[in-house]
Amino acid sequence: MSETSQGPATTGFSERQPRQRRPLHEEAADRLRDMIVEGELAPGERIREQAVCDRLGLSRTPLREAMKVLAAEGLVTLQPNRGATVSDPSPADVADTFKVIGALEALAGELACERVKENDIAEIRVLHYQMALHQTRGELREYFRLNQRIHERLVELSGNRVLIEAHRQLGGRIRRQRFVANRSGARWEQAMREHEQMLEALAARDGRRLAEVLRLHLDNKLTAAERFDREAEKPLAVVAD
Amino acid sequence: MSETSQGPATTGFSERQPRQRRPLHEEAADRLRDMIVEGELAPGERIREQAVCDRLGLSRTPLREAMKVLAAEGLVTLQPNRGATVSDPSPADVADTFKVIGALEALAGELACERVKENDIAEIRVLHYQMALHQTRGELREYFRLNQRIHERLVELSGNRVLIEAHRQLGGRIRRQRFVANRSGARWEQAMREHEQMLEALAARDGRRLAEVLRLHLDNKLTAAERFDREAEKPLAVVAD
DNA sequence: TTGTCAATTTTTGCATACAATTTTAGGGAG
DNA sequence: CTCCCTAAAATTGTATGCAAAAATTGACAA
Repeated sequence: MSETSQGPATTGFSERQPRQRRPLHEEAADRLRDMIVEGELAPGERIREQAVCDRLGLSRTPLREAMKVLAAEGLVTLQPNRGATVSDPSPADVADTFKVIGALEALAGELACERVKENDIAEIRVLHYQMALHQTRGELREYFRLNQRIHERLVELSGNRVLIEAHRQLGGRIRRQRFVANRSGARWEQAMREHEQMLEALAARDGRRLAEVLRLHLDNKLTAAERFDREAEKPLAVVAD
Repeated sequence: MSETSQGPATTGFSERQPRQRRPLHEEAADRLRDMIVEGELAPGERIREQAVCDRLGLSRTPLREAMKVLAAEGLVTLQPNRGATVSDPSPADVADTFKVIGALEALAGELACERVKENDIAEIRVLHYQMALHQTRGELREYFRLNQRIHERLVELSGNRVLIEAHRQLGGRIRRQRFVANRSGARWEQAMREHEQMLEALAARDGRRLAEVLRLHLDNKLTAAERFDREAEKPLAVVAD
């Protein structure tokens, strides 16, 4: 299950109301997001409306509405009269996205340092050591999950809803690339060291330093992802979660 | 006319194809964007589907698709079974948005400094002096237009498509607030000085400094917008462009 | 007056039908 | 065999109809 299902019209602005039965187009958007992120729909793959409708058990009207949302999020690409495909960002697109995420996380780090309470830091610390454990055991999947959790949590600590939403959206576009970024053992260890520095800076409430570490961390992650892409032209089929 | 009309599925990722007749839902999205940004549809105002359909001369299906896009962009807020309203960001939302835009422009400044050519700088310089002229004449509207052009152009100079798109989207959400930010004469003059520093830093290719100036510039703009909001509880009706 | 509740009206959500466009298949002509 | 053209099939774009939910109205009681 994806953590992206957070109700209707998730804009980053405040909006909260009870909500009873979820509209089909929201349901469809969530399902499709999962299918794309988990690789069930491969990058570049054509999405035929009727086929997906049959699969999800709904009609084209709500599905098309969902597709527009996904297109706005950058997960699918629409070509008028020629259907939709799962977005397959070029290396340049991926690089651009990493850069922007880096800037967003840097800002998040600065803001977080102004607001974190001790128990927030403790929480991150727990996640960090769990992640370290998985790293020493070579458990890539679990490591990745916690890695992502830490970054998400840090961004959440910024308290900036617009930032949180923008970060979540961009992150979804390159989930696959972030996953493969830590495939090499060397990069993996480097990433752990960077995460330690993040934790230190956060504990010291050194916003400037945390921002710098995060930006560097993301730049390195991009470099690693690029190297992986270059070396292995035959990527993995389903990397999921 | 809005500068947001740049074809189908504007995701920030590369995508370019001829395109002949534009779908109605795209047309509708553009028209609605304009209506919202120009204040024809006021913040908080309810949007009734049938009414808008009559106005634009189309049926509800494409309109609803357009509304989903606008919701993803943060311009409208959807409430299941209860219709859509023009987003009316809280002061906190506006502040958050300014912060994120500041971080994006800071990144743009850094990247731009690595790529600008002399004629790019010359172009910005021209815009700058045109803007200065309007400032001395007290022509707020023309000043605002050029001010925005300069910021947009700078972001474009980053060459980062994801960044450009994210910036464009967030900018659209708080166009009104950015407009009112320069209402006070004092702030106006301060903004001009900051713009001069931007130009200097860009000409010197000093990315660090440009980033710093931009972040500060946006922070000050936010402060000015907040002050304006606090002092004038009776805002202007249509601020448009 | 104020509050409550049910009937009516309005509005949204979804499915279906049809039109427009693109893709595919097939059949010559060179 | 390849190219080009045409007709059929598939796919997308839009309108319309109906069901479900919410908003409105108004009568009635406190």
